[in-house]
Order: sequence, then C-alpha cells, then structure tokens
Amino acid sequence: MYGLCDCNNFFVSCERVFRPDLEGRPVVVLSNNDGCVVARSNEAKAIGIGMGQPYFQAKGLLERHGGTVFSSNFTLYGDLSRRVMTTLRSLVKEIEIYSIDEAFFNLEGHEEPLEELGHRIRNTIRRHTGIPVSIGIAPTKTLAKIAAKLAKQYPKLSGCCYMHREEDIRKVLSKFPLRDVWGIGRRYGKLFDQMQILTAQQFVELDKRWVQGRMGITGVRTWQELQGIPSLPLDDLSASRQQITVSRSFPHEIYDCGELERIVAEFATMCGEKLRRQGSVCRTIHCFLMTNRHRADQPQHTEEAHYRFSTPIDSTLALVKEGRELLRAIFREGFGYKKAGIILGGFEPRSTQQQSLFEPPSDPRHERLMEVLDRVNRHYGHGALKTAAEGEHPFQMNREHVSQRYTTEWGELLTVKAK
DNA sequence: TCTGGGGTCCTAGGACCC
DNA sequence: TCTGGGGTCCTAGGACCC
Repeated sequence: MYGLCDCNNFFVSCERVFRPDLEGRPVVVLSNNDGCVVARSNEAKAIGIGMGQPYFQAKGLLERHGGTVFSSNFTLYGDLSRRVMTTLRSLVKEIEIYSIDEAFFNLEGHEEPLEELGHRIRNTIRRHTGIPVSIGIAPTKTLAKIAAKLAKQYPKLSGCCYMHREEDIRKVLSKFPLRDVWGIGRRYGKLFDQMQILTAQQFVELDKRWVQGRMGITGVRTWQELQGIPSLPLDDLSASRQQITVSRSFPHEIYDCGELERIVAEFATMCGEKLRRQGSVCRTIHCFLMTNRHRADQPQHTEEAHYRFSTPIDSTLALVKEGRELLRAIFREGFGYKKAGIILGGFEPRSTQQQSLFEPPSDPRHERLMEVLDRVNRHYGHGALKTAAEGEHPFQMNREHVSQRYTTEWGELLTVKAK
C-alpha cells in the first residue's frame, strides 16, 4: 500500500498559519511579479477565481468578496514544507518528497490499521505545523492520488481516504474523470474527450497494445496503476537534480543589452550557488531570451544558445562569463525582452570530476574563492558579495503583497500585541 | 498597464562502436 | 546484382507534473 500526503491549498495555508483571521475567507497567492493566481483558498475557488488566472482579471472579483491577496513568499513556504516533511518522516518508514507540498510514503510493515494511521498523520502534521493535509491510501501511487483527491472533496471522510477493496476502486474509477488522473495531461485529455472516453474506468478497459502504441510506456504504467498493479516505485529523489534553472519574467520589457547582461549574470550566480550546494559540477550552460508573447502587436524573438565546458565546472566566475557571452550572441537590437533564464545541465559529482586531457585544468584558485564567496553570503545574506558583472542594483520583481519571513528571519518574527 | 517558475521521464534519430 | 547484427551514448523535442 502507498500513501500520499497532500497539503491543502498549500501556499494559502502557509499564510493562514500566521494570519488565522483569514480562515473562512477568500485568499489567493500570486506568482512572481504578482502575475497569476497560483494558490486559492476554498472560498476563492467558490467565487470563481481560476488557477493560473492573471491577477488583473481576478482582482475585482476578489475585492468584491472582501478577499486577501499575497505575493509569493517562497522562503516561508519552503521552510514550512520542510517542517511538514520532517513530521511525516517521523511517522512512516520511507517517504518520497514529490513536490513542495506532496509526499508519497510506503505502508509496508505498519501494524496500525491504515485508516487510523492516516488520521494520525493528518492530525500530527496539523498540530506540529498548522498545515491541513489530505491523505490518500491505496495499492498504487496513482490510486493514492485519486484517494487523496476524494479525501479533499468529501468532508465526511475527515481528510483521509483508504481505498483498497477491488469493487470499491472500480466504483470510484467509473465516476472519476479521466482527465483528472495523474499522468493524463491536456494533450491526452483532449484526445480522450474526442474518443468519448471520459472516466478512468473506460480508460482501464482499453486494450493494452493500443495504450502502448499511442502513449508509450508511461501510458501503460498509468493504465496498470489504475488496475492496482504497482508500476511506479517509491523513488529516492534525495539524489541530486538533473538540471538547475533560474529564470524570471521582468516587470517591463527590456531593450538594453547591458541591462540584460547584468540580470543574466545574477541568474548565473544563483545557478552556481545551487550547483555547489548539491556538490556537483556542470558541463553545459544554456541561456534563453524571449519577448512578450502576449503582445501580438510587437515584434517577437525567442532564442536559446548553449555552451559546453571542456572541463566540468562549478565556478560562478566561469558561469557568469559564458552566460553573458551566450546572451550577447542571441540578443537582437530593437526587441523588447520580457523573460530570460539560465539553465545548467550535464552534472557530475564534484568529488570525481573528470579533467580534460588537452585543455588546461580549470583555475584552481576558483575553488578557494567560491568557498569564501559561499561562506560570506551564507553569513551576511544572499548578494552580500557578488561579481561586478551583476551591477549594483539586484533584479527586482513586483511583490506588492508579500508577507513576513516569519520562520527564517529574526527581524520578521510574528509580533503578538496585547489588547 | 497587467499574463509564473522549476522540474521529470520517454522517444526517435544520428553518430559511433565491434 | 548483391551490402549484417547488435549495441551505446547523446540530443532535441514532446509529453507530463506541481
């Protein structure tokens, strides 16, 4: 049996931990630059605010219902996520952290009745962190996702759904919309709508060879998982990432190459910090640039370029240098750029770094320099020490409604006032 | 006026190997 | 005239996820 622990409306719940006055009222959290709605309280969903809706479209509706809006505060959400995962890890044997607000766990060898255990997990996480979660328990991960959805949907389940009898599962699947199944995205959803295959049960009744031919091995796995055949093992994702990205949309279009260079240098620096934190060196760096795709009246240009280091590196100086060169290669005069990013890939562990036979080894002085750079910035805060290429003023996003970093900054602790 | 960011895995095809 | 069989590795692009 697999369990899924899914935080309810996670970003909104994080804000409500420190603002209990917002219980029962519409609350939304916005993406970077206060662009789109990325989390909604149940009340905000009920008044018709959509997921991913641009804020300027939702603003009026929210205000009419006396709702509250927050800019995203990932420092806070990341810290509360860590607390939720720590609590969960103390209650079950093995967990796979799937995203900032979800984790799977394995239930083999637990003696406590599983439904009871589910409720105990839910109550403990609520008590220790203030975050409400939904628990789904079922024979496979895909079914556990469905169970967690039901737990969220039906109040009489009190936040935990244990789904294991075959006839119960079939009954659920024959009502469950196929497009809401984990692994069925927009593209396949459309295809199945056209075929009039609307429920998960109808999908399960398709021929395996058809599924294989049309959707590949990933489709077959979903098909099997829905039948209770485990096909997605619990992954140990503690291994390091395959790719590191830092990208942002800008508040305004940027026409100046020098300004973009400073921003890209900052993104490359942030990538370098992440890279060294996971103890890797990288072989490739990509830089991309795009204009505002929502402005059909303006000329469009999107381009990407990449560079391969002859010796894998983790030095911010090398990343900044190549990042800026790539940018200069793809930048075109006269276009208003709205978004840029740096992506690192081709990772190897730093400890077993392969040297090139013909190229000179990377500058050994960088290693010491990066150690000092990271130590200074850990102690005095991000950006205390930086490359000249980044310029004086760090890249700023719109964050008009940001809350305090209650749990990670001494200066921003919650203040309690006596009445 | 305003429209997010960061990931994963799979597949097909090309280069290359013996 | 005729031209094998069995692999690996890499990359780009497409699907998906939260």
